[in-house]
Amino acid sequence: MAQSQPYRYEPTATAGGLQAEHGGLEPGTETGERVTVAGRLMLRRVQGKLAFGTLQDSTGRIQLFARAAETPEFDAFCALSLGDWIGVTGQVMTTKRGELSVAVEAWCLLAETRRQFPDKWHGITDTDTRFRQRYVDLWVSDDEAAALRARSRIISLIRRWLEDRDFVEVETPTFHPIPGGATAKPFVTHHNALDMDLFLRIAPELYLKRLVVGGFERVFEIGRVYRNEGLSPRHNPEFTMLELYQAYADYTDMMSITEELVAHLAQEIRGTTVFEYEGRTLDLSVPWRRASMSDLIEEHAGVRVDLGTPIDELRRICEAHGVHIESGWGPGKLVLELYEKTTESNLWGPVFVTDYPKEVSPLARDHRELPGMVERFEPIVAGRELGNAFTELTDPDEQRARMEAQAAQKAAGDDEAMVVDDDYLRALEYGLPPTGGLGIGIDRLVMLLTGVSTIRDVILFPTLRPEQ
RNA sequence: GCGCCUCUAGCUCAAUGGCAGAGCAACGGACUCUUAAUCCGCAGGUUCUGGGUUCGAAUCCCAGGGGGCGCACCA
Repeated sequence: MAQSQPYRYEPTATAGGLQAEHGGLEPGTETGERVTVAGRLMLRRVQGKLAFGTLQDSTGRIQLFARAAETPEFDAFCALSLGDWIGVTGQVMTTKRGELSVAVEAWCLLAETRRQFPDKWHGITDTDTRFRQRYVDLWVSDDEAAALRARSRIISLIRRWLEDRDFVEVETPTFHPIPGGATAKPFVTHHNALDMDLFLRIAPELYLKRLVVGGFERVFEIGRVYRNEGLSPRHNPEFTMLELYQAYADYTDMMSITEELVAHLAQEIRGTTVFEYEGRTLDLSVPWRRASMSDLIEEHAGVRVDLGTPIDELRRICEAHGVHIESGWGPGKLVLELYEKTTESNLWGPVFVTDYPKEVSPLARDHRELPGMVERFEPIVAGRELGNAFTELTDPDEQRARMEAQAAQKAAGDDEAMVVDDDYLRALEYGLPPTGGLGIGIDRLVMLLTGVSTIRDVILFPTLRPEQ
């Protein structure tokens, strides 16, 4: 071949671009346009002094048409391995059968594959191999690659949408001396020079609210958080959260942002806000239903409970519905557990589940009308929590009392409970304006918008045990 | 962490106690319009690992490993 494995190569066209530009040409057309394309050779059909190849790049596939008379080193071209990276220069044309092709007038090997590519028709079905060797899977699983590329686009769209509304993107620490902002078990690591343990963050929440204190009136972060919990089709130990905070706003504003943002993303990614997911119709059109947790429990469990329900009665109802009860749980925790057991996974949604017990919401502000409740909601779509939001608790004394109550629970053995963060409380003492906050799980959002059912299909390299 | 399922050639899969096989890929050959090209030929194995039962184990049993799903925990 003319040149092997060059240091640099300069494609002038892509497979997808050529298909878009020259689709529908008559069979036997010679456009006279010369292009250079590059990618992997994925299929090959050699027919004596004529060879056809299928080149795949990040935009799609294009046929290569090689005639022995005009293709340099024709035999070597025919001997390429499926999976080899090649570059090809030639005229854009269509074959007698009408297939858009690039005639191979010059070509070079950009990189060889020393390992055999998977079956060209079946691809890889073994999930283990797919996750471990994503670099191969991406070439042979088109739907998979599409979902992972859509993820990038979704995150880009979110950034643009928020920036258009004057939100400022920040990066806050992922090493936390005190884990906070959520109730979850953290990962612990150690800093040698400082000789101190650090926690990988379970949420950026407390730092972002510090920034609102600092004058970032609309702020957001899209970043990785880490929770030391089990794996499942909906859980990966590291996942990506969007958190945003808006000064002067409350949780109703967060509902508007949630439904408008998600509907916008659906429109951009799927071209519609109404589509099928897991065999059922999902309508993400604005506005979404809003319903209180108590009303929804009544709909799905057939019982009316609230914080005024006598505790013994509440325990009896929970047990009757199979909730595993621990001593120390107050009415708020019991109501939440009953909701999660009987109602949440049955909510198709989208629906904003509103009004959570204060007992289970240490960072949310007291409900302005309902005693014992806070102004909090979770958007539920397809039976899954898509996020969590509230009117933020701004009062430092109240916040200290809630953190101390959490710390007491932690001392009593609840390793997911929060601890007191004195610096955060000091920040509140300088004054946090009325603020609405929203967190959205990006991975689950991408699952929804791309139609996949397992979180590992939207994470490029999901957490796995080492191979051996 | 517990339960159930699963692991055979590079990939996709057969073989259900009796000689480990096929398709694609690879390798050799034929072929000037193919589309998962076709045709001929030829190779390819620690059946996840280690024990056990048996005349004989991919297959049955035990232990371990990877993965999937469910439960638990959570978003």
